[in-house]
Amino acid sequence: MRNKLLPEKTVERLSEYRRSLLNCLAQGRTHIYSHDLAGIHNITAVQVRRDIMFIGYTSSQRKGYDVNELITVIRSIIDTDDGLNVAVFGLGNLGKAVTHYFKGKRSRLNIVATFDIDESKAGQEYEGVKCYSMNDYKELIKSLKISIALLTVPGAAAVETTTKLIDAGIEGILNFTTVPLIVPDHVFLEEYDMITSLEKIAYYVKANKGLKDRK
Amino acid sequence: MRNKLLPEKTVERLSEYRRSLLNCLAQGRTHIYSHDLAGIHNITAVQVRRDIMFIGYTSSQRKGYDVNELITVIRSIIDTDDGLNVAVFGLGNLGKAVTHYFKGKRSRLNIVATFDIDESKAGQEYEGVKCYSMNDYKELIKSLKISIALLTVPGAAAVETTTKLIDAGIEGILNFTTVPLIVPDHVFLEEYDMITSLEKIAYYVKANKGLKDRK
DNA sequence: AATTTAATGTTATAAATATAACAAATAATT
DNA sequence: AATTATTTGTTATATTTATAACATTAAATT
Ligand SMILES: NC(=O)c1ccc[n+]([C@@H]2O[C@H](COP(=O)([O-])OP(=O)(O)OC[C@H]3O[C@@H](n4cnc5c(N)ncnc54)[C@H](O)[C@@H]3O)[C@@H](O)[C@H]2O)c1
Ligand SMILES: NC(=O)c1ccc[n+]([C@@H]2O[C@H](COP(=O)([O-])OP(=O)(O)OC[C@H]3O[C@@H](n4cnc5c(N)ncnc54)[C@H](O)[C@@H]3O)[C@@H](O)[C@H]2O)c1
Repeated sequence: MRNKLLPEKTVERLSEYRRSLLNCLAQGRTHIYSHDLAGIHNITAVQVRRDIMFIGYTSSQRKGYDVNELITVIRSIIDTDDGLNVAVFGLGNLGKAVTHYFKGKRSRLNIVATFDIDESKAGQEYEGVKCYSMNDYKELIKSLKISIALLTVPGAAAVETTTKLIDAGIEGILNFTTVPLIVPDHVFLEEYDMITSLEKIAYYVKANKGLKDRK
Repeated sequence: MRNKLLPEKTVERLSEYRRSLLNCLAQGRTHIYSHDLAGIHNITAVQVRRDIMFIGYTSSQRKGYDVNELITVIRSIIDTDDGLNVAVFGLGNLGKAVTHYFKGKRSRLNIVATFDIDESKAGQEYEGVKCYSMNDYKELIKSLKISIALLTVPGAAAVETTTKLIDAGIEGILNFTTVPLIVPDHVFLEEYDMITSLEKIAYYVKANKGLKDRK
């Protein structure tokens, strides 16, 4: 029987926990309490313990969680043994910033290629990652075993590009464009919409201002 | 009595609806059905109707929603009359990409300034937006009435910068760094964590692969 | 004008997520 | 060795979010 998927929010937090656990490790800390981890992430200790319960890890009680062990368990959940290959589609302002950022950051999520329709970019290297022509996407996704796409093409090209990528076997997409995409069930899509995030902030800031004015 | 805040997810979707409604308007469409709007965003029609119920707008039934009217209502909810001023803190790779992108996009959320600790950047202009020295943040946040911060400083400077910004009266923060921040209740914080988003995708792609292998 | 149809608006229910309550465990203290 | 203190692990409850069910409305049709 297949083990059930973890709640989405738990997966997100596990990723966040791992980062702070790695920091702890770097500082020579061997154990950490649920309330300390909670404090770092501004959530409750119960939340932390419940997440850790989900992944089945148990501490040597009373001393807190063993930092090293917990990192290993989280790794076994999120990472794959041989890593997942990632490519950036659209090497413009954002695509470059993202490539620069990710390159050499996470060992198990490697940016192995970038793609652009602009033939003057194709063939060049950026941050040690080769930029390929969009013409060759199909063969390269296969041969380079690219399973995750960072979509940073202009909005107008978003839908068309997505269709191509899915057709070529891409399994996960992080959508930086503000165009809503529709993908089949077997493809995991994560929307990453700055405008919406910013407008949401604006709404709550406005609501807050309204409160103050009333005082 | 104060009118209750909208659910967070509804606010997000309203922002998304508005964008597609503006597209519809540009295409000369005057009315839209809930199921059409739902189709664009890959959600259910009930979800759309419920969101629109929350904001109290009612259509001329049977013809669908009046695109123009709905845009106006959403605007009245998200936007402020005189707009909210936004500033970018940390004019590096990401800060520049974001400034470039936002400049001239949304009328009611104006990027009015960028800030950097690097004195060679301060004084210059980028995308028609002036870059100021971090030394002057306090006076400028006040005088330019900046209420929202886009935080694109290096992780190591995130906490310190946040403290400064809150002290200076910032009310909303979009955190691009991967450092978890702790802010007081009156400040609205939105985390915008690419690593976590990507690792989440990796988790589900991995789970999906596992399924396939078992077949 | 009555009927049908296809849409909305709203209440009821389900699912996902977060919080609270508390028992179990174990290190430290008496 | 018994007691206390403190932290975990887990079940129970609350909140938030999404979906379903259905009554209501108004244009189109008969
Ligand atoms: N820059 C930002 O901070 C930011 C913020 C939010 C959203 N976005 C979104 O990210 C996307 C990219 O933004 P940007 O500022 O980097 O734009 P950009 O114009 O700088 O870059 C787009 C790149 O995509 C390439 N391209 C165009 N059509 C293509 C195609 N069909 N296939 C492959 N490549 C193609 C272009 O040659 C260019 O290099 C846009 O959809 C934008 O809405 C950007
Ligand atoms: N580039 C990306 O795509 C990306 C993706 C995810 C997250 N991030 C995060 O965004 C942040 C910026 O990334 P980047 O790639 O643009 O880095 P960057 O080094 O290119 O830019 C950082 C800028 O901040 C300035 N700065 C440094 N200390 C400062 C301070 N105390 N006050 C004001 N400005 C200061 C620097 O002078 C520089 O211009 C980082 O925290 C990074 O983790 C970036």
